Amino acid sequence: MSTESAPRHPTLADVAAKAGVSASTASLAFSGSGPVSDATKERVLAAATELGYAGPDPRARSLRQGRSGIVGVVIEERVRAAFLDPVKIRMLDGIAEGIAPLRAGLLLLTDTGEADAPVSVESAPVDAVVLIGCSPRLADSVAALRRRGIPTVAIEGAPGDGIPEITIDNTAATRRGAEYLRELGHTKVGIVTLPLDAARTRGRVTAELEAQATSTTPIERLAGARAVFPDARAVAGRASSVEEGRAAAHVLLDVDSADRPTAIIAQSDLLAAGVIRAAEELGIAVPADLSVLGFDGITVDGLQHDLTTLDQPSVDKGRAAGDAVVRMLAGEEPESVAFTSTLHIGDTTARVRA
Amino acid sequence: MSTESAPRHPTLADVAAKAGVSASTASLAFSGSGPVSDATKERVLAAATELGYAGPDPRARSLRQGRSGIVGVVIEERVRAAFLDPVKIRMLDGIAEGIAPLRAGLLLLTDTGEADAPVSVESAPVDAVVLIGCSPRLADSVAALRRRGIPTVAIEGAPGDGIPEITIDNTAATRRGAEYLRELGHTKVGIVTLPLDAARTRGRVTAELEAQATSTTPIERLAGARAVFPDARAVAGRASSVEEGRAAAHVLLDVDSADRPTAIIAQSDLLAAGVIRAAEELGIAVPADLSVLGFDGITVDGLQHDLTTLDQPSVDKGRAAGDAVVRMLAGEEPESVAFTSTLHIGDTTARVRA
DNA sequence: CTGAAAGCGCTTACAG
DNA sequence: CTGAAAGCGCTTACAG
Repeated sequence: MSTESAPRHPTLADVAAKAGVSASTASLAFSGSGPVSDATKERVLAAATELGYAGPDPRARSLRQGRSGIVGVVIEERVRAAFLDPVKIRMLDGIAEGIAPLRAGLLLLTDTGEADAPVSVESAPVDAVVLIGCSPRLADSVAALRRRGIPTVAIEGAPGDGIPEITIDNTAATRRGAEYLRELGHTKVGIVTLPLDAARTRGRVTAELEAQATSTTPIERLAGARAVFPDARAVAGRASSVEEGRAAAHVLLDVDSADRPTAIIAQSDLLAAGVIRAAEELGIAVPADLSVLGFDGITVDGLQHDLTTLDQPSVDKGRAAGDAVVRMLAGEEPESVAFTSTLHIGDTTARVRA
Repeated sequence: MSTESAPRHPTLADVAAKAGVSASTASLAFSGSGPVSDATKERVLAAATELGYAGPDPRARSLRQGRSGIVGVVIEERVRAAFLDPVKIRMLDGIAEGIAPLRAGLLLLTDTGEADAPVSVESAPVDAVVLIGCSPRLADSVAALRRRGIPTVAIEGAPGDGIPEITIDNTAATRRGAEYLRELGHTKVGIVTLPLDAARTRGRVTAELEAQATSTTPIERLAGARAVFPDARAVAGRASSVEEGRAAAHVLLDVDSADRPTAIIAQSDLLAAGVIRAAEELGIAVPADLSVLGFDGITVDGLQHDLTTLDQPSVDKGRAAGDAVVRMLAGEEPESVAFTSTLHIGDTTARVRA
């Protein structure tokens, strides 16, 4: 394969010339958005094939049309970190479904405010943007998006006016779960939280740590649990993972059995799976001796239990965000959407032992 | 917030006019790629601020420059399916690192050959494309990419000439792992494979199923295992997951203890974790009564064991693919890269009992 | 250091 | 049903 003089790729003009028609007609033959005789269309397509023309250049098309056919999704710094969480992946899937009418692609954008960052929110050729679990530092990006007039939707994160938000009832849902535990007779309850602060501090949740919290979701869920069990001890994990849940549960469970909680409220299903794991290790039976409540409603790979959890509509959230994007691009001003999580009662919660 | 007559967004020309300079100069002030006096630059920037100009339109820029600053990544049909696999996520992370010099974004593309698909490989405004775990049906897309002259790199999948591939030594690595098991005295060995065919058939691997296989990776790894244990029974999982590994292991282990394998070769770490789980359930001690070998070298969330596994450089693979893309865009013709996996000896393998 | 001109490749009113 | 013209918003040689 010799590289030769790298012949310029053929353009629509080349094809039109070869087919003996105007560029306009050739364009119509490809887009099908105008009346072209079958004979002409065939001739154009034949010329294209002969020249090895692979269809209109998307760059030129997007300039002309004012649309790039790309929707940006802003995630955390690294792909790895963001997609460790099955809930985020499901949301992404939902977004893809929601923007389907746009026939657009999803561009991964990170929200590192660094100047040397790759294509940023400020300069990416996107028609719209969805912010996923966005951090406070996102403020700059939001400002840029607004200046650019790029429709923006946020999934949990409240970045300000004019931006529709897709949320769930973190506080109320957790409260509902906590009330269920109380109905089962539990009074000694522990809590395992998602990372509260930017540093992802692990360990006992102190007033000090709560004051430093930057993430709204864990704080809201914590409030819901505290509404029912004001004095519940809480331990924060460094991430939403089985391993972190396990570690946090050990802190709560590795005490005199008199002090030991009879129920643990975990802020995610992965954390809950870790709590169950810790209980197994300590010979504490679930749910007989320990009730465990999760949050998310995902299927935790390898977990044998049917977890009692707050089932949140992750895919729906993504779809709603995608749908809002579609509406905004159509000139509408979609409302924010608040979803409700439902308490799924599985086999990890039981009445407290007499 | 009244919408009013939606004032056209300001363009570089508007800014230039306001600043009293030419468009060329205004452009230079933004890009910094030419000599502009500080005074002029300041004037331009001030005008931009005043008009609410957020910088050059990326669409126009990409048409003019012939680069969109976007690299496409072709994954399986659904985001959810593709990113269930931690190895793929790590590769994606590696790709992001590899293309960093490009300062480009990653566009998620799916390889459904459907006509009504969203922005496809055929029409996406990408400068280059990385194929991840691509299926045979990808042939059409590859043809389109070639016609378009879009540099393409494949991570495992051999889509043909001119396309550099990033591979690992599936067969040799598995063989090495199998030999290690043999050295430990194992002769009765079972295999748990990744999905072999497009339908993801679960269960015993028959000659018939092997003949229908469309995925190269599991076939290569199977060959490596069979090179040492020709008669080993194999069971296929529907996916790379703990749950599938568990189910497959039950098929292999739920037999008379005389027929029971003393070691199981799993084609992924998630599958291996499932095997260990099944062993726990059956009261079979790992590694005392059953040795378990994985593949990947990821950290399986919640797994207490230090898994003996073939450690493959997932992130490196992605980075190499990204690097190849960068080179191709620079006019080079990068070679294919073959990585080597290393046997990591953990605590899940032991000498067979006398 | 600055400006006038051309053009990236396409699509879209507008005539005919 | 087809064509000539304009222009999407920018960047880049090229003069000065």
